[in-house]
Amino acid sequence: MDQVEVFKALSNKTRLQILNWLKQPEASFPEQAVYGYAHGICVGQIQQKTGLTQSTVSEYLSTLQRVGLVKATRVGQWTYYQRNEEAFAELSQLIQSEI
Amino acid sequence: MDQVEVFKALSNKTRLQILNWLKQPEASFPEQAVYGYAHGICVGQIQQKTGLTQSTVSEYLSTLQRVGLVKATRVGQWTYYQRNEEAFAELSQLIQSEI
DNA sequence: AAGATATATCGACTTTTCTCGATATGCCAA
DNA sequence: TTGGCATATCGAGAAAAGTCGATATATCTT
Repeated sequence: MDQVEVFKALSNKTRLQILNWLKQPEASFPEQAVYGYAHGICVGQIQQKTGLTQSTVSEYLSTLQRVGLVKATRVGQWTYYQRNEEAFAELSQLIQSEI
Repeated sequence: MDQVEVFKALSNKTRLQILNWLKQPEASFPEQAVYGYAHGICVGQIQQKTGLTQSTVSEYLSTLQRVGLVKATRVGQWTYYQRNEEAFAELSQLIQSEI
């Protein structure tokens, strides 16, 4: 876990917002109920909710994934993203003990 | 506690290093033994240890203070900085519960 | 195979951050 | 009150991040 990179990833309002939405996928993305929440939420849903362009949101999600805060699962033409709770636990610990 | 600003402050190797040094002031800054550690470590000591310029380090410390991660105490011509442990506890909590 | 859809990547431009040297401010000592 | 330190602030140039539109890639449907 590269501390600086993780903190950079968290240094953006929209990315924090996305992470927050992903805490309660059902509540935050009811539109996806039809397709289920098994692997998380797909890029398009997240993009719509942010109001930013597709490329920006795709980039944001890949940033969050690169540092390990979310996990991605490709299913057909969709990529589903979900939080990686272990990473958050680790980060919280890190702040308590190492930083 | 402005989350984005706190994470920005933590998104820098040198600033993380400084925070880490301040965890154990006596061990990290033995040169300051003569003057005591009551209010923390003064800018000059920190600057020397980073190898960066005085202005950069002063700026870094004021950034850390602005977001609440350190506390500053002016004594004569010196400004002493020390960690604000409450802020770290709060941040750790924040990550566990809100982010 | 072709078209449609979802996502990723690229190139460009703007804004922010990093870092410095120079200068200002505040405080102390002679 | 003048000079000398310690720290803060300013202005500038370089590097990184934010964000977009355009395009590429992958997959699905027909």
